[in-house]
Amino acid sequence: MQISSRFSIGVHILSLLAIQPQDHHTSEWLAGSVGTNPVVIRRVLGHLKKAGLANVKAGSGGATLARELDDITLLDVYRAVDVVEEGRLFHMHEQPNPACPVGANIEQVLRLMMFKAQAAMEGVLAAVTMRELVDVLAREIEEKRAAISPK
Amino acid sequence: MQISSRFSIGVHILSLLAIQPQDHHTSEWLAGSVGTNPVVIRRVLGHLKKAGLANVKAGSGGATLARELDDITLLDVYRAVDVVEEGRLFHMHEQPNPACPVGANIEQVLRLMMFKAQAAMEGVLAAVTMRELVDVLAREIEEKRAAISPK
DNA sequence: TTCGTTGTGATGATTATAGTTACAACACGT
DNA sequence: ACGTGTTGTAACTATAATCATCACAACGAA
Repeated sequence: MQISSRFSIGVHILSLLAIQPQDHHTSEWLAGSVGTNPVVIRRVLGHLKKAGLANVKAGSGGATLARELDDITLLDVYRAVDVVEEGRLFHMHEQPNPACPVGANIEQVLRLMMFKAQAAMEGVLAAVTMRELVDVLAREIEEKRAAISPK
Repeated sequence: MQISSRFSIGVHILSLLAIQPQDHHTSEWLAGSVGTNPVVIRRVLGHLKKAGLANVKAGSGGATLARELDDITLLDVYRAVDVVEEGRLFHMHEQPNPACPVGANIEQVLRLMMFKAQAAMEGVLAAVTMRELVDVLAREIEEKRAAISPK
């Protein structure tokens, strides 16, 4: 199974808010760039709002960043959009037989390994800020632009 | 979403094969320790067999290890049971708008981060052998046994 | 040849994802 | 105060994966 695209959508949205701060960022507009339905955007944006990463104005509409880019890590987004219940990336089978020595002890041993593996993954996400990601993204955009229309 | 319990079941099965080598390991018997249906066991065992981690005898029945414990990592099991398509732990939304600068470039930038995160997770699994896991498990079992009936 | 077992197809219940429609609540400009 | 455009949500749908279970043919050894 895969981690929901809510995560990538969340990052995409925040990138848009960061790179094009002048626009009126409606869910309709954001949906156009992400390539999905405005309601999907609103739902993800709802998560980002609850996590204090974005501001969304009801009524008049429009979303903005609620924190500095340096202050948002990919892990923040990952947690915000709620793709994996905390500490539960791996699903452990639920009824090992306590009457069997292996069944009675496998869970705690295996959970430790699972936890370490998951922590390593999240550690990478925690080490990358939206600032870094947006900088790389901006460089990509600029490079392509320059390649198409060299001065 | 979570990574399928096929992984934990696979590890459980291999642990049983390692720790109780004298038994006739039928799917029925293994299912008793794992706490599931024999068919589920047979299917996971099928994966382990295909990956060269276990031998299964049709007809007369019974499974055995096909490799030394030192020669099986948790990553081998993880790959064997096919819980995550290679390199695809994260699901990236599929239609970012190529006409938008962000939409056109977010994928390659984000995929790189996702790849690193996933690689870190798999690195931990690759670093743990079934030997190590079984040793820890055996120690747990022995400790509990000793606590119940001290000499 | 009989018996227990494996391998596998088929089915069903459950759960998550992702898209869509619909609409009340809301904010702002006029 | 009103109209317009937007958000927040509920509801519904389609799709897909998981896991348990039944059923049964193919197989192996006594």
